[in-house]
Amino acid sequence: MKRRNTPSKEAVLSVITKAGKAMSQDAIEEEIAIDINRATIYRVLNRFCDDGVLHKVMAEDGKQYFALCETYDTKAATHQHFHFKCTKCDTVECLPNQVNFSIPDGYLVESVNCVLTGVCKNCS
Amino acid sequence: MKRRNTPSKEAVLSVITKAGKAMSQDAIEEEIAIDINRATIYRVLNRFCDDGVLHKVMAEDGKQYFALCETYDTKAATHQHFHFKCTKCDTVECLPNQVNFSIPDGYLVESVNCVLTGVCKNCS
DNA sequence: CTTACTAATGCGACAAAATCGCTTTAATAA
DNA sequence: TTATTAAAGCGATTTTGTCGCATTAGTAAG
Repeated sequence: MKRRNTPSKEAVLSVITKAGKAMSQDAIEEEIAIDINRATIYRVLNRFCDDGVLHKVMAEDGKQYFALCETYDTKAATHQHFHFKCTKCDTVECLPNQVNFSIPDGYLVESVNCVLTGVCKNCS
Repeated sequence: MKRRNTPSKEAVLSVITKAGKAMSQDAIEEEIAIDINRATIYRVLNRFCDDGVLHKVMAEDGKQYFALCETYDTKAATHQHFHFKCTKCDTVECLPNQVNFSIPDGYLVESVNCVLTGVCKNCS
């Protein structure tokens, strides 16, 4: 199932890249130049996640945010860095800090979802 | 607005206490002895959170899980410990590990939501 | 340049989680 | 016993995300 290049893919990736932060579907739909169906945006985003281009963050508001995978992501199997969500501007950004943890024997960690919520530099 | 003691409150707290882990609304509704409306369960849970009896965890599945606040929670202002969600048994448990992080100047952290997802000891 | 294949899109319906408004019930104190 | 009002019940609603299916369009082969 080889991927095809479509205007939708390019537009979504362009918006996220320009924003330089993690975005939710509705934020992307607001910013995007062309008209794309909601389901399509989700499918594009999830495909990018499957391909390792984006990663998904579940914030405290129960919404999925999608962010570009950086070098330090793709090198590791997982995206074990912190995220910060601002309650004022609703921005979600990736922090450079890696998440360090240790768990009891017998546990297998498959993914890490760490979000700090508060007020960001711009809004404080 | 003084709190009143009601069967709903007692039943919800009893279920969570017996379970010894974080529970979602639907899991509570399944386990609970008496019949309680869904909206009521949510209101009871959120009231407990306001009162510092429970704390809320947003898991990767987009569902809220509610867990008892332990001693190390109430002492600190926030609940900065890790949680583990098992993909097999859907159990969410509090881990003793504290979350250690540092953020750039100008950022104000109000809450921490860290969930590790994978397979727990019982299921592996 | 055509044609065939099928990935990707649009659209509507659907599902699940959580909240809200409003009426009724019942816990608490006077 | 009565008055007050927090809490509960109930249905509707909102939001987020997914699914099925018909249609469109990207890609490669001829």
